[in-house]
Parts: sequence; structure tokens; C-alpha cells
Amino acid sequence: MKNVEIVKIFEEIADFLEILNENPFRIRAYRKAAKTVEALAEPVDTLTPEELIKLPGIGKDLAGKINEYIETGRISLHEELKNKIPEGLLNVMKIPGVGPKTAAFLYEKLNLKNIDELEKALFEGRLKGLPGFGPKTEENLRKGIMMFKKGRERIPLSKALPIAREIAHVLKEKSGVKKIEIAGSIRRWKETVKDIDIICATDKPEMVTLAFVKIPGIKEVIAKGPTKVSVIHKSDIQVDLRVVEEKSYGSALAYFTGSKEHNIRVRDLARQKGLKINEYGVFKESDETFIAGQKEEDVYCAVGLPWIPPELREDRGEIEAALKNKLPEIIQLSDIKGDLHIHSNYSDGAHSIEEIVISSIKRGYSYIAITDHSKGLGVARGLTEERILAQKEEIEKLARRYPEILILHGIEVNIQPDGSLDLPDEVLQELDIVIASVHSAFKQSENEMTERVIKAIKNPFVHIIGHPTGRLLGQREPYSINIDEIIRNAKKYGKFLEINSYPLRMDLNDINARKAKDLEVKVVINTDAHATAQLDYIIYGISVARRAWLEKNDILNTMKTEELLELIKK
DNA sequence: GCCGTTTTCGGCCCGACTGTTTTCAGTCG
Repeated sequence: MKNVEIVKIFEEIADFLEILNENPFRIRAYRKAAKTVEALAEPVDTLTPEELIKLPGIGKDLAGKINEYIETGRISLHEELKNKIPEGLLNVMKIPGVGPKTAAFLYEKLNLKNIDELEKALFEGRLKGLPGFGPKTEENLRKGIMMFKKGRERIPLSKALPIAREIAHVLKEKSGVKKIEIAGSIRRWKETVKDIDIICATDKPEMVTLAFVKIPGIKEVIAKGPTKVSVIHKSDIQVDLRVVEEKSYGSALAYFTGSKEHNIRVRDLARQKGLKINEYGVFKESDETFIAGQKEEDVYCAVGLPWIPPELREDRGEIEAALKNKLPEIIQLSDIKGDLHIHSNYSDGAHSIEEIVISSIKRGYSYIAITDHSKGLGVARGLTEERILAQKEEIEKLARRYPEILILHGIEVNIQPDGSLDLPDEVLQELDIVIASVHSAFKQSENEMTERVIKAIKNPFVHIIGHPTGRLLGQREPYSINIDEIIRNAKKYGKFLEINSYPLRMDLNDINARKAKDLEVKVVINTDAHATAQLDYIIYGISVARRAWLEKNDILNTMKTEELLELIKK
């Protein structure tokens, strides 16, 4: 898609301009435009020049550059910059601790054009004596290069969240800590995160920062000042702690929850009101009078906004909605009435149906669906028609024993490479609920895959398309599929799309789930649990839904039992 | 390079920490 390519080029232009020490606002304009194109739902080449110019941060010049790329496949400014500056410097800038100034300086002084040359120069001691390069800087460069080579890839939320919670929990008990909360992208429930941010209110900052660096599991202290400490946890995740006075707690929390784009918009509103926002509070611009800061609500209120849930803070329209008081009432855990994708020990699940039923009743669910794999998935002991009948009998028996919950007999049927299902319609017809999922031939072309799934959508006995894009965070890219086309067909044939809560899936993702909402396609938030404890994964699916602005009515399994039965009968 | 409820010019978010310097530039978030 051209969008991705344009984003990359704009980012590179910004990097090059930084090396050239250009006007910082011009540089920011390129970065902002890159963000805008990145967030765009439709391909840029479907937009007219007039529509392009209306996009935020894209004016006459940048619209022209986008058009130039669409027409010629290149942007002349980008080509000129590449001729002027070695591309390797862009990587040098990616070394932690190295920015445009350092990269440019090393290039000018020592003609270092890439990381390899920098490494060699370090080894040969050629940096010694350069102004500003002491022993510490050299050491940091060595470390930085190592970090870069290791690849600072983003961490799945499900890995970072438990670590963050553990650290916050330990720190909470330390004396001096009045309030503590996880901030940053974890608080926004972003599917992957770069580091862990923790905000703490205290009167005794030095006590808290000292306790923090002593927490078991902290292996290295990167930076430690009176109010801010950065450490590396043994899991190699960076943890940043920020301590403030209680009266600044809300503004610090807002500030470090981000996103950056969201904060910039909020500050912009503040500026228009003659106010200034930083991590210490909201102040009058004229005389620095403290206006607000203790609670997040107060900070938003000061600029004329209602409190905005962290999951929405991405500058994807939430500011505009908040200004009109039209923020969505995004769903909560308590809205979920049941889980419609659970595996039992009939296939590859760990627990019996009865154990699942008991665990679900404990969670207060009104209904669940047992959806084991169908026979095609040999590795998962997929069910044959005979086993399905046996399962049906057991479910009927359990239904009599546990009348407080509705147990639906379902299946997760395989969508085969040709789009057919690996159980005949006569069998599917007998089941209460049918999820159809792709589990094989991931490498098909976008056309083949899209047609394949659409064929499954058209099957009258299929209710839900499971994990529609097949991605596994950090392990497997989504398969090539035209998700817009899938959503349109789900709409046309009255089918539901799954938000699979399995932590590495979170599939649909937030962007696609919001597209589904826009086209009025209901989604269903399932866990795909293979053990009763995994029913807790529902929080990850809910976070996707919240980030996608989904409300109760957009979701199948928030419905009351009767409504659900009515909907899946159709 | 973008943008406009004091503006088509003159603004553009804001502060902490490090390493080296001797008052601050560079980097980061």
C-alpha cells in the first residue's frame, strides 16, 4: 500500500532535515503528515488532491509531494537528500543516545557514514579527544550499538502488563508512596508497548526513587534524578518512574499516559484559553497561577473537556467528540454476558466442559459456547461427527445440572483453502453456534484469501468469523486479506466478526474493529480459551473494543440471553 | 511546512537527565 511507503519517506525526509539542522517546525510538519497518512483508513491514491489538502497537517506542498509519489513513485526532495547525506546516518540516529547532532558531527569530523564505521572507529579509539566525547559517552555509544543490534522491538502488552503490575504493587507498599499508577501506552492498552511508565505521588521523592531502584528484578539503572528514574528490568524492558507532589498527580498521569499526539491537541486547547499545561499542572500563561492538576478530570475540565478514557487518547477524533460531548460510552468488563469461543478437552483444551461451566458461572456469565476444533485440525484432536454427537449429549446433561447458565453447543470449523468448511452443512445445522476460522494455507494471495473467507461468510450456518486476520503479535504477520471486503460481506450476510482476546492475537485489532463499527457490523469478544484460567483473557479483547470506540450495542455478547438467541437464529 | 474565534505572518508543547562543560547542548519522552 502506498500509505506505508509515503509514511516511510516522510519520516526519512524529517530525519535528513534534522541532520541538516533545518527548521525544527518544518521537520515536525513532515512527521505530523506521516502520522496523518499512517492513521488514514483508505489508500492515499483514492483521495483527490482537494481531499488530501483537507487532511490535518497536510497543506499544499505536502499534498503535492504525495501526488508526486502516486504519479512517479518517488519524491524528488527525498532523492536529493539521499544524494546529499549517506543513508547509513539514519541508522546511526536510531542508536539510543544518538540524535541528529551527534550523527552529523561524527560524519563531518570522522566521515563515519554508518553504524559499522562508527563501531570500528570506537574500537580504534578514534573518538578520543573529540570535543564533547568523554569516556562515558564512548561507553554509552558501545552500549547503544549493542541495544540497536539486539533490536528494540515492541513488547506484547500481555508480557509487559503483568511486570508493570508487579512493580507497581511492590512500590505501592513502600513508605512515602501516596498514589501510584501505571501510565503510558500500557494504560492506553496499546497492543504492544515500548516501555513501562509508572507515576507516583509523594512528599518524599528521594525515598521513593531509592526504593524503586532496589526493587528485585531491576538489573540496571540508566538514569536517576530527583523526580525521574529509568531502569532496565531483568526482562529487558525499560521502566520509567516519575514522582510528583500530590497536587500534580493528575496532570503527571495525563501527561505520561499520552499519547503524545493526544497531549499536543489538549495543550493546543489550553493555549487557546491562555493556559499552559505541563506535568505539574495547568497554569495561567500570564502569571503562572496554578489552576488544576490533582486529578486528571480537573486537567481536562480546565480546557473545557470531559475526562477522556485512556484507550481513546490517540488523536483519532476523541478531542472533537469530547468537545461536542459526544464521546462513546465504551464497553466495560461488566457488560460482557458470556464467552462464545471456548475449547474443552474434547479437542485441545485442558479442562472438561463441566469445569468450564463452573468457572463461567463464577464469572457471572449468562451463557457460554463450547467451540472445539473440527476434524480437519488433526494436531488439535479436532472433532469427528461421532464425537460431536457425544459432546452434544454431555452438554444436554450439564444444561440440566446447571440451569443458571445457557451452554451453547458450538464448533470452530476450519475454512479450507478453497473456502469450503471441513464439516458438512447437515452437521453444522445441528449446532447452536458456528465459528469459521482459517488455520492453514496462510500464504495464499490476498484475492484467494479474501474469496476464501467470503465463501465461508456466505455459508448459511456460519455465525462468526474467528480471528479474521490470523496475526500473532511478534510471531506471524496477518495473512494477506482485504479486511474491508470481509467487513462489507459480513454486513451483507448478517455475520459477526470476532475480536479474539488471545493475548498474541487481539484480532480483529482496534483499527479494524472500528471499521466494523462504522459499517454497523457487530463484533463478538471471545477468549478462545484453552483452559479455564484463560477465560481471564477477555480483558485483552475488551481493551481492543474500547480502543475501537465500541459500545454495548456494537457487541454480540453483551446481549441478554433471549436477544442473543434471537440474533444467532437468524 | 502548516495554520488561523485577537493572526495570511509569526507563531508552532514542554521539561528532565546526562555528560561535559563552567552555563549548556543534545537526547528523550
